[in-house]
Amino acid sequence: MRTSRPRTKQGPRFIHERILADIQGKILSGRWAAGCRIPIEQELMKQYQCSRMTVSKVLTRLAHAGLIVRRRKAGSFVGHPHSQSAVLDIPDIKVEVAALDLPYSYGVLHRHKRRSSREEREIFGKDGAVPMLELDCLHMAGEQPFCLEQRLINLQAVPEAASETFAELAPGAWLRRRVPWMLAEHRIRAAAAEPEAAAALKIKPRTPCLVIERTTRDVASAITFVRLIYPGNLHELVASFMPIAAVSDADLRDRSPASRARSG
Amino acid sequence: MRTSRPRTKQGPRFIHERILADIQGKILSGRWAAGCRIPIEQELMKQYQCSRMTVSKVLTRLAHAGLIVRRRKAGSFVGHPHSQSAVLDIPDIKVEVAALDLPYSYGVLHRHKRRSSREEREIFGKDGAVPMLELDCLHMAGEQPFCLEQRLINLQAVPEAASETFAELAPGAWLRRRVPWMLAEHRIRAAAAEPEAAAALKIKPRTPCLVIERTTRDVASAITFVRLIYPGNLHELVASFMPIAAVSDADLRDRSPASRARSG
DNA sequence: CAGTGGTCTAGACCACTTC
DNA sequence: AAGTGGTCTAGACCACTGA
Repeated sequence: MRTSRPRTKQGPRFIHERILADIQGKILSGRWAAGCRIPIEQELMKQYQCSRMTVSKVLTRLAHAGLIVRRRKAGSFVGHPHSQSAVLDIPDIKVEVAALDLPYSYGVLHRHKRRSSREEREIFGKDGAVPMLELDCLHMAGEQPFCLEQRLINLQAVPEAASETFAELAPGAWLRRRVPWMLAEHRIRAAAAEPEAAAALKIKPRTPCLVIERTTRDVASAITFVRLIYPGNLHELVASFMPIAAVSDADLRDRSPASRARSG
Repeated sequence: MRTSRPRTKQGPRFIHERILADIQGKILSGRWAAGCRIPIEQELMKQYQCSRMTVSKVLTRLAHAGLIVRRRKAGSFVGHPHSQSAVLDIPDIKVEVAALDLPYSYGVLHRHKRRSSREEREIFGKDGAVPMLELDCLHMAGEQPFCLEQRLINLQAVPEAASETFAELAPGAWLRRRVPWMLAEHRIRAAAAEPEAAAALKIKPRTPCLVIERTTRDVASAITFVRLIYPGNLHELVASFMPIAAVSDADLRDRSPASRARSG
């Protein structure tokens, strides 16, 4: 489905693709059960008539993906599936709304400069107070409020934000442009809408909402904290778990633009 | 050259680790901006005094992780950060409760064999009806209901489930043992507790709940569908976004079972 | 058409860990 | 002590694709 492969599904073109597909298939299908020992490199070399390097790269990769565990002198073994882990896609809100085929608009409700409070200092990991920009934004899908964004930006880390109105670009996109490749930690929960949030979102107080809190860090310090509040009936997150297919060689080769065919 | 390594230095022990750390650091810190061209393999070979294979493996890995894009004849370039994506960890419920330091218990509320309904056939992707096992389970954290599990198991795919009481092992863990490495799709949303669910969870109806729905597939067909309902105040999901550090070599080395000597 | 990456080889030595 | 994986080399040829 997600392998937009050339129509004539020709098999793996490279040895390492064939080895990867074979082993992966045997594990995923259950033919090789968890804990089962898999052939050693020498055997695979013979089986596929290739050099050790080729086999080794495949096995290393499978180990990175967690499908197998390699132990010196003992051999390589099929891994035991750990806790469910999934790759979660958190697109830009504008993109989310666009995916629903609704006109997107956005506005800043509140904009306020202040110093960090004590609890915020915990998030931002500083000893002293730091200058912060506090923003409340409302993202609209047509006439309907879609998401309330409550954001704090560390002005020490991103001083340019102080003079930015965020009239054109929402803070999330603006920041991603400035500070690419940030590390983020997400917390996702359900909560009842507080009165002010409910008023902004035009829903009844105590309506269930999906709340996503994200702390975004640079290598050095926290850059921004954001709380996204979605009315429960309007939004759901979709995540898919793909043990290794997500990074199968063939897919990687055609990872051009069109790989974002996700449904909302 | 690399044989006599001073043990005083904690840093990367291998060339490829050093190259990976260097490039990754330059990208993540923003010193190399998105779209920026990075040195070609020949330059990196000279810079690190190593063979092309070593450089190539690192760059291939960075490309797999999405940090760089490689183009023949043009070179390798720092990738543009895509939409926020995160690795979501959905542990076994027993583990979740244990993490809260609460005594875990669990019981089957309801167990019923029947054929799939029309809507379910959509999920399970069959033309005809298939035999299903319907289960309702309640997971407890101490005296408090922690999660309500509503599950359907495709008995055509897992016939053994028909005679299983799930008295000892919860269906999730039981299935993971039988059918390892399943592919899963998650949907996460906030919803008000329905009256029956609220009664089972001993919460007021309409209380906000975090609902996780998961369809788990084999290569061939859907194996199980589960809806996990957590009272909103009791649970949150944590996800972290790590461009590549998640699979840094150093981490991977420690992942063996015996390496429990680490200071957590 | 030439620069660059993509794949592969046939070795080598080392490190770890189970036997 | 020996089996196994971990890393690395110095080449090679091919396949793209951008200039």
